[in-house]
Amino acid sequence: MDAEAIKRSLEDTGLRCTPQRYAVMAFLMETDQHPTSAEIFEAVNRVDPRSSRATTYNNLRDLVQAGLVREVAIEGRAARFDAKGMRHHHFICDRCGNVEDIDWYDLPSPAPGSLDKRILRESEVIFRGLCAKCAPGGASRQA
Amino acid sequence: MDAEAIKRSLEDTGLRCTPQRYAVMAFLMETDQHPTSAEIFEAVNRVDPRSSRATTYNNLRDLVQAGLVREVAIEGRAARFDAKGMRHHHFICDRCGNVEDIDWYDLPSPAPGSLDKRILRESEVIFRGLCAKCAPGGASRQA
DNA sequence: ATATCACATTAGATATAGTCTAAGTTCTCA
DNA sequence: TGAGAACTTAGACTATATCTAATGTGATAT
Ligand SMILES: [Mn+2]
Ligand SMILES: [Mn+2]
Ligand SMILES: [Zn+2]
Ligand SMILES: [Zn+2]
Repeated sequence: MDAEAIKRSLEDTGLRCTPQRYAVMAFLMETDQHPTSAEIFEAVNRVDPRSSRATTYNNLRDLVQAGLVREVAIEGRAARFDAKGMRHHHFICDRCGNVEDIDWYDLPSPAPGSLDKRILRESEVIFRGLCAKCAPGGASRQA
Repeated sequence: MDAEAIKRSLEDTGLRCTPQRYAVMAFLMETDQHPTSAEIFEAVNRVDPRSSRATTYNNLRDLVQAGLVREVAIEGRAARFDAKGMRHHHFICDRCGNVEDIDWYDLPSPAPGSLDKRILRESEVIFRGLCAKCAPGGASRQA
């Protein structure tokens, strides 16, 4: 996705395309990792323009609200973010906390009535276990 | 589940049944809410013995490791906990952050190969949206 | 019974993640 | 061109969770 497309997707949701906001979005779209806010802050500041920590948080919040970015909360660690490109599920490593994408597949709906008066917006599967690096025999061999 | 059963489940996993640890477990088993560590700390201290904040965190960590308790990370809020009784999924409210249980149902496995070298321990579905209280028309009507 | 030692608890200090404030800047549009 | 809205900023602040080092407790061995 090119610069124009990012610009359009921002403006379609009522957000101005500022250099700081563009940089966050562009960075998230070009990685398949799930960086933390601190990593995003550092990455967008390796090139100009300088963006503040508050702005990074503000923009992540706005992008999540706009539905362009997903936030993944992880027990005991900083939240991670990804651009919502293709629909997908997530695998979260018990040991290192890394988040990895798992191909999307449709879920069976919950038993009718079990959602009651709730309004469902989305559902996702979280897989947990050990990532390839942390699994015994994996490359980790952490010192 | 009675006191003896809790005691046994703790000792089966190699944990001593201390009054503080028992109190955390008993409290989690008798509620269908998903209290935060602060709420658990307060609840177990409404009755003796007094338990410290550090002990509450220590015990929650131990109980999660032992597989008796589940921790639910929520974006921008304190983690919540529940006793792993019956298997179930979770609904998390976008607005108030409340976690509610959804009846268990089996998931289709991910496409073969899509888990690659990872070791899968468990999977769960997270539903998101508005809880009954927060849905328009719900009782919330927040001032 | 008593010594021993691993397990557990504690208060408070510390660390980490995220939010808020108040002032300044840039964009939009009348 | 002027006014207001949207945005950015540094740094103070808050919330959540972990760590430290001293103390307490209970199971086991002798
Ligand atoms: Mn992802
Ligand atoms: Mn639950
Ligand atoms: Zn890992
Ligand atoms: Zn709600």
